[in-house]
Amino acid sequence: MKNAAALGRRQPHYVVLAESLLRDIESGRYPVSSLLPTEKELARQFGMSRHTVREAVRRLQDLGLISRQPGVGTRVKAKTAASRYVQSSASISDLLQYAKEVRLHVGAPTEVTADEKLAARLQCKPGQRWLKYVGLRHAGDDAAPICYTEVYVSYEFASIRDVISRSRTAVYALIEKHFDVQFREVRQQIAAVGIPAKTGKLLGVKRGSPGLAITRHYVSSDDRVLEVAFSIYPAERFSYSMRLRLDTSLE
Amino acid sequence: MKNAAALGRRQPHYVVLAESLLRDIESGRYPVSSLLPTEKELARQFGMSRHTVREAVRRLQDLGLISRQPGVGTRVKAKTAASRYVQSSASISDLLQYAKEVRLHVGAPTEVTADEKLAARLQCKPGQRWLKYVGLRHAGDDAAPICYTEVYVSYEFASIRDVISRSRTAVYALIEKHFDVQFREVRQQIAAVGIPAKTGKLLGVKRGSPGLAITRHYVSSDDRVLEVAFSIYPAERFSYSMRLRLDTSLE
DNA sequence: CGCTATTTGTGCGTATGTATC
DNA sequence: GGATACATACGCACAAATAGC
Repeated sequence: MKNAAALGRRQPHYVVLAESLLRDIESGRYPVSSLLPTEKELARQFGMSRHTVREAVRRLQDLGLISRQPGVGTRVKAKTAASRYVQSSASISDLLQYAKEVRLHVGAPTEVTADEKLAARLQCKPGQRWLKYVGLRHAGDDAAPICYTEVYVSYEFASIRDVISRSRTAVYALIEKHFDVQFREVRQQIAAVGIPAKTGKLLGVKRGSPGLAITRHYVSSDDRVLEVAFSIYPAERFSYSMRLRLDTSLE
Repeated sequence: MKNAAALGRRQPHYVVLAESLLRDIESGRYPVSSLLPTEKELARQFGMSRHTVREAVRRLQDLGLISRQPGVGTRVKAKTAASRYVQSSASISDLLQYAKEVRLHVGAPTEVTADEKLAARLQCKPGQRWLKYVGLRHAGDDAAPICYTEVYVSYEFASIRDVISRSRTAVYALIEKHFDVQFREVRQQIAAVGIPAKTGKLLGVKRGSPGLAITRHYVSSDDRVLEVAFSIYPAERFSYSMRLRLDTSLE
């Protein structure tokens, strides 16, 4: 039996396979940190050449959903298909410059261990330990905070907990400075949300009012998520601007 | 028979070629907007198979330096990857083949002249004339639209109005193709909004529910805004994400 | 320790499809 | 229609990394 979608829309085989794998990862059939079937096995199951399988797997890799290792296999890194329908390029400078102009007030960190749900949000394994900072950002002398922020720092960096509380530097820069790690990429996700009651109280806005939720995953060279920052901005206090060098696709 | 360069640095052939092309692009041997040699020709020159050439060219594409078009060739888009962090390779848009899978239904365009308020939103002078398209985007066979879209096209391109209604290609690409203009950059703004009643009705969501508003200004080489796209996505149907990569190497 | 089996990485040859001119 | 150029897809082979014996 053929795949109806593929026939109807004449999709390339690798797209058919990639979407199938995507569904299976999202549905939990291939849980995070498990191995996908080998390329050879997938080729057999789907009646494709290994070449085509690799093209499909490459797509998932580009999405940051999997990582591959010779001699080991293809491991599921995250189950969330981060981006839907839009791609873009942007310079990170805008993204980082902003951090300098605002004051982040954080309290003392708490130590948390990721359960299933948190692990999914942080794209880590359940059981991993984190330092969690909660704080509010203010711009200039405004009384009203710009945003509510949660920062999760991998517990292996626990020794800089005091530095973080005092410093005005971005957390990721502190980590790079004090430890021998380099971040290879930042994954950023932007979504609209109805602001939860508890957060709304801190921000001084009503429950359910629209807000911008920005999640950033800081990924090290060895593909581990070492820091996650999660922020909620009330709609009227923030918008995210960027300049894009024009690229393929999209209007 | 191994390639000497590859052996010496233990680098794959496609890295050797990618670096060579990179140097030639940066040196101006292949100027921006010119065409690279065809895959076949590169394969001949470097004594590689077309597969290997494509692997090399893919790297440059991932860096945003070139764009490819069947029947035309591989065009140089930029001399350097400007930022330390660059756009990662494909995103899910490729996987889902956004342009083909997302259907944009637009009605007939209306002709509008910008008053003060609209001029501010479009970043143009009051009195400028525009073609305004209003439409909804659908994904796959879903009944519920993904987003509401307004596209404003500068009136000087009015002659492609029919093409836009029929085509599935991005509007900016149509403009570049049919006229002698090139877009230099896109300014994009993302904000959270409470969805207005009228828009909510079209999208099937309640008034005031959270949504993502994305505004794009398409700026030509001579700094004029020639197209503006304004979209509203219900919060639960969309999130915008991007990957910023530090590693600009070709390996 | 070396050996082997497994799995992904690299590379080649070939053929056909599709978009463009 | 024909020619050109990239896109998709099959096959094969060997290299490099890893895990287990």
